[in-house]
Amino acid sequence: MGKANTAIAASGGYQAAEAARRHRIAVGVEIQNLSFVREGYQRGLPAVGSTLNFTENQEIYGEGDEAVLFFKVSIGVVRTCTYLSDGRRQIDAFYLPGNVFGLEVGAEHSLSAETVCNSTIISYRRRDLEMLAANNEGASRQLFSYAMQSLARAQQHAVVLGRRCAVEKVAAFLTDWAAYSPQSEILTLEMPRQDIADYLGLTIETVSRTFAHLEGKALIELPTARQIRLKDPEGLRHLNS
Amino acid sequence: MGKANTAIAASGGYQAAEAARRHRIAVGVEIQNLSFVREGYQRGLPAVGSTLNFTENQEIYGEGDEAVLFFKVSIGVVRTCTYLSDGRRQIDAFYLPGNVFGLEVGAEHSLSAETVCNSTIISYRRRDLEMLAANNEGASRQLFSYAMQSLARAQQHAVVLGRRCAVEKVAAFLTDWAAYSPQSEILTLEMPRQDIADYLGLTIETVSRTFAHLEGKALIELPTARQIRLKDPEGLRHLNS
DNA sequence: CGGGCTGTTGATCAGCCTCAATTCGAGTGG
DNA sequence: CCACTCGAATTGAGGCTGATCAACAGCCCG
Repeated sequence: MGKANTAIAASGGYQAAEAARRHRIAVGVEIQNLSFVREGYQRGLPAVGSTLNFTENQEIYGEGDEAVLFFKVSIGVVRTCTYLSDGRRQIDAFYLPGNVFGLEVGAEHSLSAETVCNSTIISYRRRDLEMLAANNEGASRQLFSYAMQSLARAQQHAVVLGRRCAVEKVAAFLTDWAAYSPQSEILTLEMPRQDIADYLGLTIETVSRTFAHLEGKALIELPTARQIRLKDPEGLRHLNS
Repeated sequence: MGKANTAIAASGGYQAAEAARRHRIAVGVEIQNLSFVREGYQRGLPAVGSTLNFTENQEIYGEGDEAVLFFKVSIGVVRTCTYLSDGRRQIDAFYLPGNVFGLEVGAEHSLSAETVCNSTIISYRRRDLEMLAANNEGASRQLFSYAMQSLARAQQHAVVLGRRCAVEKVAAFLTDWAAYSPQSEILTLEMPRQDIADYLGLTIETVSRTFAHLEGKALIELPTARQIRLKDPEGLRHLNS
C-alpha cells in the first residue's frame, strides 16, 4: 500500500508519515508475550532493540513493506489493519504493552501497523530472532505457540465478524477489552469510535447507538465517550451466546 | 461442544456420530503442505499415521475435544467451524487433499472439524510431531511457517467477513476456490450452499441470488448447482478491489 | 411415481448504513 | 476566564442490503 512506505521498516528515519487515511478502532489484542524477545534483548542479541517514539495515528509499517524488523509495544496501543482500494478498512487486532506484532514468514508485511495513541515501540531484527530460534528449541517452540495463539484469536474474530449482530459485536469487544484492562472498574478506550467500528465491521453511528442502547439497558455507563463503566459484565458476557 | 465427542480424537471407534447440526459450506482452504509430515510418516515415525474413511457430514473432532491427534486430508474436503449456542455457525476454512488441520497449541481443539463429502483422512500423533520438531530445526521452522500462513489466511478471511458486501464475498470465494481447482475450466463445488453461506457470513438465499446475479452479468455460468463455469475470472477478481 | 433434500425464486421485513444536523469536549487565543 | 474553533461523538430520518418466511422446482433414490 502506498502513502507512507518511507516508514520505519524501510528507511532509518523513524518518522512515519501521517497515517490516518480514515479511522475506526476496536479490541482484538495480542495476548502473547514472547519471553525470548526479552531474553534475547537482555543478552544483547538483537542489537537493534531500539526504542521508537510515535504520536497517534502514525504508520509503523505499511502492507507490502519489507519485513526486516518486528516490534513490541512498550507503551501505548498499536493496531494492524488492511485497506481496500476504496478506503474501507478492516482492523485485525490491537496490541497492548508487552504484545509483539509485525512478525512475518514471507518477505513482506501482510498488514499495516499504526499507532492508536502516543506509543513507544521496540524494534527487533527478524534475522536475529530466526538465528536464535535455529539454535534454541525453546525459542522456536514459543514462536510456534505465538503464531498459533494469534491464529486462535483471528478465528474468534471471524466468528464475531461473520455471525454476530451489532449488539453482540460491541459486547464482545467490551468483554475482550476489559480482560486487558488494569481495573475492571472503569474501562478506558484508547481508540476512537471509528477504530471500534472498523474492528467490528460496523459504522461509527452503529457503534455509538449500540453504546447508548447498552447504557439504556443498564449494562454499561458512559461517564465520558472514552470511559466505560461495566455495570453488568456478566450480562455483557451473556450476549456472546 | 457436546454431541459427537465420541469421535476419533477421543475413542478408537472411528465412527463419528451424525454431525449435521445445521449445514452450510464454503472455500477457505489450507494452502500448506507439511513436508515433515510426509517425511516423518515415511520414516515410520508417527506409527499412528492411520487412514480413516468418512462419509459426508461426519464429525472428525469437536470443539473442546482433547487434541491428541492432528490430521491430513488424503481424499475429499474437510471444514473447520464454530457453533454458537443458538445454532449459528461460522466456517473457518476448507481443507483439500494435502492440507493439514487440527494442529493445536493448547490441550483442546479450538474448532470442530467435519467432512464435507466422502473423505479419507490420515491421523498423526501430535506428540510425535512435537518430538520431531524438538530435534529438527527444519521441522520446527515449517511448523511456524504453517501457523503463520494459516494466520495470514484467517486475516484475509476477516476482511471479507467484515468489510465486503454479498457480491464481493461470493466473488472472493469463487476466486479462492478456483485457485485450488485442477482445471480453471469448470469449478466443482464440493459443498452445499449452506456451507458457502456459513463461510461468508451470509444466508443460503443470498448466496443463491448472488450466483444468479453473477450469471446475469455473464461473469459465471451454472450448468448445474454444483458446477460453475467462470466466464470472466478477471471480472470476478476485479470485484475484490 | 412419490418422498425428501437441495437449491431457486418471490415478497416482505428489519437491521444497519447513509446522509445530515447537532452536541460535546479539548485546545487556542483574545 | 471566556469565546471560538475543530474534530469526535451523538442523534435523527430515511433508504438499501441482506435476512426471513414461504412456496416451488429439480434431483436422487427407493
